[in-house]
Amino acid sequence: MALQFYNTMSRSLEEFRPMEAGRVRMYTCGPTVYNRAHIGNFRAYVFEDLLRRHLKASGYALTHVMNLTDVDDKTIRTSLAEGLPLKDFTKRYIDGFFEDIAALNIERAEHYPAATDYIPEMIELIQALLDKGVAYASEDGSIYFSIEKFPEYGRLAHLDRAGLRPGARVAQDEFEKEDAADFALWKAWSEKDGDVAWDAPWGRGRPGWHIECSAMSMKYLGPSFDIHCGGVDNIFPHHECEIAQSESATGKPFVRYWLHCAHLVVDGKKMSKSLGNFFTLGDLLGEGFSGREIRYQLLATHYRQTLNFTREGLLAARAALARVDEFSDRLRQRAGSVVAGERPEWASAGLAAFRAAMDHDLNVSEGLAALFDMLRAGNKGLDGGEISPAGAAAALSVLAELDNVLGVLKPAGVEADADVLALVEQRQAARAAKQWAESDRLRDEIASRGWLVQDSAQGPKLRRK
RNA sequence: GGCGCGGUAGCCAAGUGGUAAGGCGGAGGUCUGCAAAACCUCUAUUCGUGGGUUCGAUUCCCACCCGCGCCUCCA
Repeated sequence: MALQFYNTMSRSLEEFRPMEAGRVRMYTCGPTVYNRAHIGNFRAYVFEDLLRRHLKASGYALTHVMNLTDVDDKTIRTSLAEGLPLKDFTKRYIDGFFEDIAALNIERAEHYPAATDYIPEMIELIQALLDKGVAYASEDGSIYFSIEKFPEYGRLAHLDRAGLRPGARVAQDEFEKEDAADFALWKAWSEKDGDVAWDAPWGRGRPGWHIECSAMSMKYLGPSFDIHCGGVDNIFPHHECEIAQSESATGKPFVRYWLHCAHLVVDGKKMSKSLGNFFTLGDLLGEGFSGREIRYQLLATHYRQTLNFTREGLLAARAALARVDEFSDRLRQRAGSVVAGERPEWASAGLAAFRAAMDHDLNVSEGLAALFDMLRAGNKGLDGGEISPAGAAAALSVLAELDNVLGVLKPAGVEADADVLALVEQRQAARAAKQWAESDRLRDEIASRGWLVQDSAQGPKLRRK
C-alpha cells in the first residue's frame, strides 16, 4: 500500500507523491517565542516529527522548515513590559524551545528561520502584491490584502464569504480596511510597538503575522512545495491567508498536501490556566515524568483525533515503555556481540505491519499494536530458547528501525556504580547460602540506590528504577 | 446560524459491510527461596439512542441526544 495522507484541502485520503522524486519539501508552523510552549503545542510538533521521521524511513530526503515567530503583538508587548530589546527577549524563548524539543527527542528541522531575519523578503513579497493590485495601503500606512481579489479564499477552511460572520473579535483598526475580512500584510508603526519597526517603501511598521510563512517558505522551498502542517486552528485564518498571498504573488499552486493535527485536552477538558490543567513541558518534567513518557503519550493517539492527556495516561506510557525497554535489553543480552543474521519471521512481520500502518496516514495506534505483537512473539521465543544470538541481533535492528520513527526507546543503558555492583555480589553470596533475609535486605538497599535487581537463569540483572 | 470533529470495555485507543487491534489497569495460572520480569488464560455477545437499507451494520443512510473545535492573528 502506498503512502497516503489525509489532505485537509480535499478532505480525503490521497496517495502521497512529492513534486521531486525522492525529496520532500515541507513547512510546519512553529512557535511564537514569547513564553514557554505548552503541552498542546508539543502535540503538534511531535506529530510533525513523526511525519518527518516516517518520511525519512520511507526513503525520502527531506527539506523541512519551521518558522520562529519572533515579532507579533505578544512578543512586542511582553518584551516592552520586561524592558528588554525584542531580540534579547525572544532569544530566551527560542533557546527554551530548542531545549524542550530536545527533551522530547524531536529531530531538528533543516531550517528554523526567525521572522525578523527575513523582513526584506517580506517587504519584497508585499511589494509584489501591491504591484499586482491585490493589496492596498490604508490611511495609516498599513497594507492589507484584498480578499475579493482572491476568489479561492476560504477553500481550505470550507468557509465562503457569506459564512464569515462579522464577529465580536473585530479589532479596533478594522475601519481602515476596505472589507472587514481583509487581513494585514504590514502594520503601520504605533506607539505600542516601541522601537520595533522597519522601514518599507510605504512607511515604517512591522509585518503582519501571515506574511512571514509565505516569504520564508518561498525562500527555502520555492513557490510550490509538498507538505504544510499545523494545528487545526491554523486552517483559518492563517493557512488560508498564506495561500492567498503566496498564490497571488507567484501564480503557482502553493502547497500540495495540507496536514493538520487536532488539539489535545487535559482530563477531557480544554486546557486552560483557570482550570489548572495548563502544562508546559517543564511542569511535567518537574513532576518526574520523562521526556519520552510525555512523547509516547503525545504520539500514541492518531494525529487527527483529539488527544486526552492525563496523568494516568503518562503512567500507562511509563509501564508500556518499561516493557519495551525490557524486551530490548533481553534481545541485547541474547545477541551479545554477534553479527545480525536472518530476521526472525515475527520481526519482519512486525516491521512490515508497522510500516503499513504508518503509510496509512500515520496510523500510529496500529503501528504500536504491531510493535507489541512483535514484542510478545519475541519474548515468547526468548522464553522458549528458540532465538539464536544472530536472530536476536537481527530483531534488535528491527526494533531500532521502528524506533527511528517512534523515537521512544531508552538511550543506551547506564552502568551501575561499583558499590552497587558490590552489593549485588554480596546478595548473590547470601542467596547461595540461602540467607534469604539478608538477600532481601540487600535487594532493598540496592533499590534505595536506584536500581532494581531481577534474578534470572542467567544471573542477577540490574535495571534503573 | 455556517463549517467540521467525536461518542468503542474501569481508563487510553485502533478498526472493518461479514461478526470487536493494541496499551494501561484488574483476576487467575506457569516460573521463582520470595519477588521482579516474561509467558498463558480471563476481563465489550457488543461499538451514544431510535429507525432504515442489507442475507448481514459498530461500519452505509435518516433522525435524535451528548461532548468538542473553528468562523480573523490560539498547535
